[in-house]
Amino acid sequence: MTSRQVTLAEVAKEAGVSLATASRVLNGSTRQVSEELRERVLGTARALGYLPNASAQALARNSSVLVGLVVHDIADPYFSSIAAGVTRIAEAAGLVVVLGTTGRDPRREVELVNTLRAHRARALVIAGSRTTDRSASRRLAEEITAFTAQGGRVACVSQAKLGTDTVVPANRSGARSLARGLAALGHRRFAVLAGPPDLLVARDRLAGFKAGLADEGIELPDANVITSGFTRDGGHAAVADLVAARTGATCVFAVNDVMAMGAMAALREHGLRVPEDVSVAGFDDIPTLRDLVPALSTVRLPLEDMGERAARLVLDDVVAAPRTVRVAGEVVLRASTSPPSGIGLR
Amino acid sequence: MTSRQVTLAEVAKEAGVSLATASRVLNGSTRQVSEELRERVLGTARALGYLPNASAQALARNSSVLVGLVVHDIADPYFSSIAAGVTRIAEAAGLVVVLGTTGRDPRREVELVNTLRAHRARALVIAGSRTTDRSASRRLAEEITAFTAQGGRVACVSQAKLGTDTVVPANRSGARSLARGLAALGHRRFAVLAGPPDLLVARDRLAGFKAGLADEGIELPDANVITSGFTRDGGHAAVADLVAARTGATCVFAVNDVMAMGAMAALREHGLRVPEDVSVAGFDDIPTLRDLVPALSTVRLPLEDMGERAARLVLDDVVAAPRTVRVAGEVVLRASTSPPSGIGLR
DNA sequence: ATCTCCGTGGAAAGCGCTTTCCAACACGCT
DNA sequence: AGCGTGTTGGAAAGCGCTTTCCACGGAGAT
Repeated sequence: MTSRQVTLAEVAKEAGVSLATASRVLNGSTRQVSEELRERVLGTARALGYLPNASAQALARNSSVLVGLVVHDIADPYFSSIAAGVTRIAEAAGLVVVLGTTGRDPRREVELVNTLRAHRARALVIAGSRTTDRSASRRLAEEITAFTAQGGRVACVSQAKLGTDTVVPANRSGARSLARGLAALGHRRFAVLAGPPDLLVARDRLAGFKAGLADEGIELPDANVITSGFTRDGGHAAVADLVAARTGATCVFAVNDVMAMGAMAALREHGLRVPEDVSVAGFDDIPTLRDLVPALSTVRLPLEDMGERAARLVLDDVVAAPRTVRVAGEVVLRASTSPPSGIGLR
Repeated sequence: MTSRQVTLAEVAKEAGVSLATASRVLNGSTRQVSEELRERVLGTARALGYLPNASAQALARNSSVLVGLVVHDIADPYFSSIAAGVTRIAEAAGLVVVLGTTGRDPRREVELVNTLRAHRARALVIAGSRTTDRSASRRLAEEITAFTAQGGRVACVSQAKLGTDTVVPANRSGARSLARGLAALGHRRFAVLAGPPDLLVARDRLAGFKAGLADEGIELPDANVITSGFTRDGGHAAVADLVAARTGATCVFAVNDVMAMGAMAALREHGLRVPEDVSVAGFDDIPTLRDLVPALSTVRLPLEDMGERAARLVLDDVVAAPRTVRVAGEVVLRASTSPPSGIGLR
């Protein structure tokens, strides 16, 4: 069953040239080879069905064609959009994408970087927010240092906390603008589905939102801030707490879209209409949003583009200092938000 | 900057043992090594920060730890769900997933299998429907043969046309049951957004749907079958044709969910209400569906599970004949379908 | 006391490729 | 004719690891 593979040596022998010449012809070398030999080698390679052994090449060159992509959950539209951007650029550059998923486990994150390091991956894109866990951060930073010391390039999509090139979305200012936009609609009592307290992206968005409210002279009582998972189900579950809290809020901000979607479903189940009874807004503008009814107000982030940018950072020539690419967020008010009805979450 | 990596030889020397012994200790060998030496090797490996070079291992062992995953578009929820299943199983087995995207280009598909072959990937999951293009099919089949001849295992998710292990969803019978369910609601005039004519999955679903209608003595005029892209935008665009065709249909079946979502949006834009004016159903039950309003009726496929199964097929012990795992589809009627209003698509 | 058998360590031969280094040769000069 | 110069081909030394094969020594059997 398992048939032996054609090797370069066989091609060389068959073509009557040396191993060196065959290698030079078949794999991009700067060295000149006469037209005659070149043709002969190319011909027999094709005839024999020669396929270079990527492991052998990686070993000899001490560098592979692999690009790592680390995400928390590839089924989450946020990450799959970023992944689409990263793969597009990487594949266009002739590279091969290795996908690793962490399930939000920081140890797994470290493990993945380690694996990529073992494979001599040439570059690495890490998507997903940092947390407040200092020791996890430190371990990851160590692993990243080792990776770059090997000659690998690393870029992150999130917060620039790891000393790498980073694409950072405008979480704070985006949320701040959103808050102002919502206040402009007439809302005065807000609640926030804030996600997990240790997730920096969640904290930043909450902080930005608070700042935006403060700009308008509105306060956000702590009781109106509900923590939960950073997922659709987290948003769904948080609504029970939210309703129980009797905040009187007329507008709910969920720190990301999938949470907002879960929240909208839960609100409906509680017999509350969006936006008539309560307005809802999210953050990210994941692609599936445009088919929601009512369409969800949010802060648009160019997710695929962010993936592309991260990939480009990592494929560029090496530069001295870590670069930070800031990506603006655009407030998009859609049907899920309207002027307050006066009812709210009693 | 680029620091040299610690090699096995250095560990061996430092620990005062032979290369062979160090290798045996550090990388799962069946050979016994005395407790004393084992400890010594393990200790110095840790002290030196030894990390095996995966390329070297792959070369020496003539087999890697890579598993290929080929999808059309990772941002499509259908594929990202399958991808989540595949990665879960592969990573649990200690393997590394290589993600390749084709953008529905058959040449790219072949190219990707070729690349994976060059990397001596141990297994390969190809997701995505086959088409009626015989020559593309043949080239892919050749590449797959070469891959398996090398000792690699391949599984597909779609139609069992490639002589590989395959996870095949019940496209025909699912669509047939759906048609009957819709007829049971009272519908008699249907239209189908049929996707591209050369996509087997689209054809199968259309055929199944027709068969189900025939069971109920209902005919589907060719004029009521609209072809378009297999995407959200394809579904959206098809609605213009659909409306122009003045089919009088009271129920529209889109051969997949993303098309149905696009269609629902387009219908709304045409001032048509779902389901009051026209019922809509899809196929797949992608995760985002549950947050649509009205919730979309569909045929549920266990997408992540299908990915898991494909991964398991490919990681199992080798068996003689190609296996086919059939996955049933479950008709789920939700709010997007209701008894016909009598109006329909005039 | 001798022989066999087994458990354990090491030497060395690859795995398939890249790349350095050298040799050979053809030029164009002086 | 003699000499650099530039171009092209090949020999061979790795890249870091696995694994075969052999050697050695002690344990048990005779």
